[in-house]
Amino acid sequence: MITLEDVAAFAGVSRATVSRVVNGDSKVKAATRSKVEAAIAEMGYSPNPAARALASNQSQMLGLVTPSYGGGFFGALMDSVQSEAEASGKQLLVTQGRDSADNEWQAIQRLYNLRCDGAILHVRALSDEKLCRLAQDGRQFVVLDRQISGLEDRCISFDHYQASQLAAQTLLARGHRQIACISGPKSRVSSRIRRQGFLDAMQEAGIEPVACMEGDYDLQSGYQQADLLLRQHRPGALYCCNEEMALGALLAISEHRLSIPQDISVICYDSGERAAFVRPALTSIHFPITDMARFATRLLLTPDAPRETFAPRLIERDSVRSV
Amino acid sequence: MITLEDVAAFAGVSRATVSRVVNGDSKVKAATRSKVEAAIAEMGYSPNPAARALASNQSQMLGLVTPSYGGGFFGALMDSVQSEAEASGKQLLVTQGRDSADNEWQAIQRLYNLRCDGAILHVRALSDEKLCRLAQDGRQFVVLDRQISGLEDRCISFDHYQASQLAAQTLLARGHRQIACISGPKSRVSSRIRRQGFLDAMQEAGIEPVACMEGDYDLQSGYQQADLLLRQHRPGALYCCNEEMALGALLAISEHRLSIPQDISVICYDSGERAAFVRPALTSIHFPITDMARFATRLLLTPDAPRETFAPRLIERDSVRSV
DNA sequence: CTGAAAGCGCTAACAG
DNA sequence: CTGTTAGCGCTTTCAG
Repeated sequence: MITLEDVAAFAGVSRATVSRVVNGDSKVKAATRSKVEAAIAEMGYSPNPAARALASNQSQMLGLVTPSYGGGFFGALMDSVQSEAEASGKQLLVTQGRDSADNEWQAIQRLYNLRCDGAILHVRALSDEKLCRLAQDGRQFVVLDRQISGLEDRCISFDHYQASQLAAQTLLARGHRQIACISGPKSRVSSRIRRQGFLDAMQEAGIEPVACMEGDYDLQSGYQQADLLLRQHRPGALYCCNEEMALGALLAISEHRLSIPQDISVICYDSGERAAFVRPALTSIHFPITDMARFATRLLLTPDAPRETFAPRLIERDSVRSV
Repeated sequence: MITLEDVAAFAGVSRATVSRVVNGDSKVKAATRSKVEAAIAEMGYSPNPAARALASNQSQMLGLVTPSYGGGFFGALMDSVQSEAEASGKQLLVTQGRDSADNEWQAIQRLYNLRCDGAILHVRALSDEKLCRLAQDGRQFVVLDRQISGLEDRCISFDHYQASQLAAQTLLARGHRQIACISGPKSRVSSRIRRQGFLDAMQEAGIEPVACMEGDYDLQSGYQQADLLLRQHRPGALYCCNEEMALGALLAISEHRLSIPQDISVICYDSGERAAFVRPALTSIHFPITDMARFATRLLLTPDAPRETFAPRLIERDSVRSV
């Protein structure tokens, strides 16, 4: 491996000067700079990140903690974060939180032991207190899809309650009255919030839901719960709390020989992977997780970046009819 | 941040000794060792990876280049590689090749510039020559799902031709004669191989395929091609060259009011994410990519690890009937 | 604008 | 078994 020193010797300057041009320091005469740049190109020099990290006490690495690697969701999130990070010359280190507070905590510690300069935390089991303590310890991080009092300026959140209300209201506004829902596991706060938003919107309209099933956010549970639902009831509309379950529900609906939206309308959460790509394209409430992740990364890199907000938005496609 | 030196002072030994216990060097008296370990625990010491990398010229990082982050496939692959890497105390750096030779090459270079100790390459656009050159340059790497002459000992491959033959033969053996196929894009070598395996098996049996559609390995193309297929023909069996397209095909089949396997049998590639989880569970040819990835990682870490082979295997589930 | 010099925290001979 | 001594390749004052 060729080093700074080699380049300096070749270019006939000091190591400090090479370091300056590599780091884009302005205080270098143009002639010197180009001489050095030529040497760098010629020799194919590439700085040693370890040496750089050691000397500067900055690893140029960002950490990302995500619940799991499953589902199409994760890849999109990672892509989003990584492209933003790389645009600033940072590397990304990814770990799984696996939905347990202990694991999430360990994942975070691992990241900091690795000397990440900062981290994007998509954690749901870890307590607010732990996160606050982390902040007090001077750790750089932002929290994705969560609101923590005292840490508002580091939280990128989304109003799931409102999103679910919007889903129910959309169905209601189209004249539906026989409405069912497949929610995520009640064990998770965020699932309960989505569920509640739906329930409250229904209650506000004075309509009793046909059913409110509990799924697990995966394809299989979407299928199972929809199948169960259709065996017992005959809802005119169904709200699925994520895309993957909606896909499962689609399979079940087809199997029951029902057409969308003629026999049953479907609306779902939409994180951008699939809702638009199935037929009929699914009307959905957009959950802009990739935009949120992108902004989270930006915020981590530039703490004074202008604040962005992310509101639930209805995307009308072909799976909801008016009655 | 607390350093080796701090621990040494606290424990009343030299830095070298602390280094030895941290690195599990055996030549340390038990009493000294426990004294040091106590100090480490007490102080919450964690070695600085940059300093370690600089001094030892080993980053303890492994690189992974993968075509993209889309699909359920990628998460499983990454999970597999990462858990194997972490078991050996290595960190993982992931990049996307994006199906272009230039991008793949750049991704690889980036990884080595980052001083990865080795890399797992899942690249399909990059030429064999480039890969051979990389090997000549003394780079450590293994190649996933590909066979390169001259690099046999670094390649973890899978016989896609045989896998596709097996799919066709299975259908044939069950008495099917009206058989169609949805393959991947012809622009990719590996897709063409799968396609050819199917075609050859059919020809060998003296049966003309009903059709052989070209998809794009995604949900949407699976749906579209299946829909197209069903509008024009009435196949008794369908072979989909990956899971995602099979899922799309399922949607189209349902929409055409056809039942699986009563009206149409379906067999597909199975990378382990979904085939088992839809209803009916899909009979499939298992493509053990996660096992292959795990082994690839092991091979990278232990070049003399006992060789494993990965053969296509039929998993009978509920989507193929006998006629 | 450029160079000299002092580390960053750790590993790895080499002595003892 | 343990300590001493050099660096690893880079950044960063501080002079000039």
